[in-house]
Amino acid sequence: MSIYHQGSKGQIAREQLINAGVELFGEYGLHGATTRDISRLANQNIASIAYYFSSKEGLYLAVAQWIADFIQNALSEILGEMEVFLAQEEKTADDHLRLIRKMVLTYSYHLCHPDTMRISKVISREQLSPTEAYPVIHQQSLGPMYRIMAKLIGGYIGLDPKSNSVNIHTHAIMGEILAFRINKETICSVLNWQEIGEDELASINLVLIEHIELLLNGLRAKYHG
Amino acid sequence: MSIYHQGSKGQIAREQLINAGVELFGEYGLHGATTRDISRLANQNIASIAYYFSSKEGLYLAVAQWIADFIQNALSEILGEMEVFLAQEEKTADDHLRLIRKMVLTYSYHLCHPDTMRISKVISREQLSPTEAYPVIHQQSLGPMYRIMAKLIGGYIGLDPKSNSVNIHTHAIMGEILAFRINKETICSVLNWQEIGEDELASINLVLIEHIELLLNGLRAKYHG
DNA sequence: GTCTATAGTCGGATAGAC
DNA sequence: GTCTATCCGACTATAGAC
Repeated sequence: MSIYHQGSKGQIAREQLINAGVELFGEYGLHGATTRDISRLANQNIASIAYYFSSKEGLYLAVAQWIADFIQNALSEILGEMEVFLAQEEKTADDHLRLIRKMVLTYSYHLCHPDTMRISKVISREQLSPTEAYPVIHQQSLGPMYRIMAKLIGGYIGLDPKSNSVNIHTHAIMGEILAFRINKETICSVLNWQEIGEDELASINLVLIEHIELLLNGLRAKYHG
Repeated sequence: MSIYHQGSKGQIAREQLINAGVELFGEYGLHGATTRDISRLANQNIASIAYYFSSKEGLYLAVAQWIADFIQNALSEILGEMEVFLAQEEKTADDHLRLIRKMVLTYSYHLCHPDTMRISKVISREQLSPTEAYPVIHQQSLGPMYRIMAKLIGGYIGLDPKSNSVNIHTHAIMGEILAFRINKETICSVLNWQEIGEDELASINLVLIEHIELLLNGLRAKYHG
């Protein structure tokens, strides 16, 4: 059978292996994670990795594709809403701000939530030393998200969304969110937190929203005529 | 000879190995970097790692210590200046802002400069999955830096520097800088940059300084009575 | 103190049984 | 299509020559 049906044993094996792959590649990196550990965590035999993905690298690329799909799916609602908004003739400043705020909170949620943190670990590792997997993730998920955020931010503050300046502003703003994910150890250590749970995320989001509004309103006052 | 003098063959071997270690642990991680490659890059024989550092892990810890020392040294001037300032009775708002700005630019420089980027790669990997090396780096260099920045930021905006709120603000602000280092691939890809060189760093710093001022002045207006 | 040669271990890939 | 047993290469660590 060349096509795997949903729920078939082969399909399940693939899913389990990808799932275990996200976990262990995220935690230990491409080299640090072993095929033995991955197959054991997936409850599959070692040979299954070579059989379904031809090699460890093949599994890693499949993990990258799975991550791209996951992000696309997680952001599809808000991205759709943004596109509808941007297609309108009349766009209010408040709606700009509302959508930007919504994306910031969505992004923050996914970066810090324990279930999705392992995904952002894989992506962070790719940014540290990119492999073939990086373009897969970037072109299909991160790129479109950054582009549309730049449109909204540029529209709000009154600068060309394609300018370097707006792109750098966008990265700096999204960077604030990312930093809480990346610097997790330092933050937990300084703040005496054990983990970033619901309460901690709420404190972080409060500050993020405060910053977004100060920055965007300040920049708007400066550039918007 | 149990004590190695400066310039002795043993001392040079240690230095070369640590130097190669920073490079390769940063680029490939603890597992991805091999002792073969490290000793080759260091122009030392493979047994030297075990001899001088007892194991690969020993070398890794020595690399972490070297990084902590490097950061302490790189920040000693500005940290000293900050401590002198904080010990004063009368502290002007302008001086707060000037010192914060100076630290931001120093940090930005070290995070993005090609010569020191490899250091931040090792640290980023430690934040992704901390080992014994993390506390070495944190306690001796990052921790003190964040603590004093929180004092200055809290002082400027008029909130208790020990409060969670000020610490989160501090991390968000320092996070903007960090993000350009971490998200390097995404940023270069979106902005069509090959590398973050001098000109690119200048554009980034311009935006960072603009953000710092908007944020700190906005927060100060809000909280400072 | 330094280095080469090698032992011992582990991980990825594969052959072949079922 | 699935899994076990095994191979081979690469890695770390060490023994011992110099």
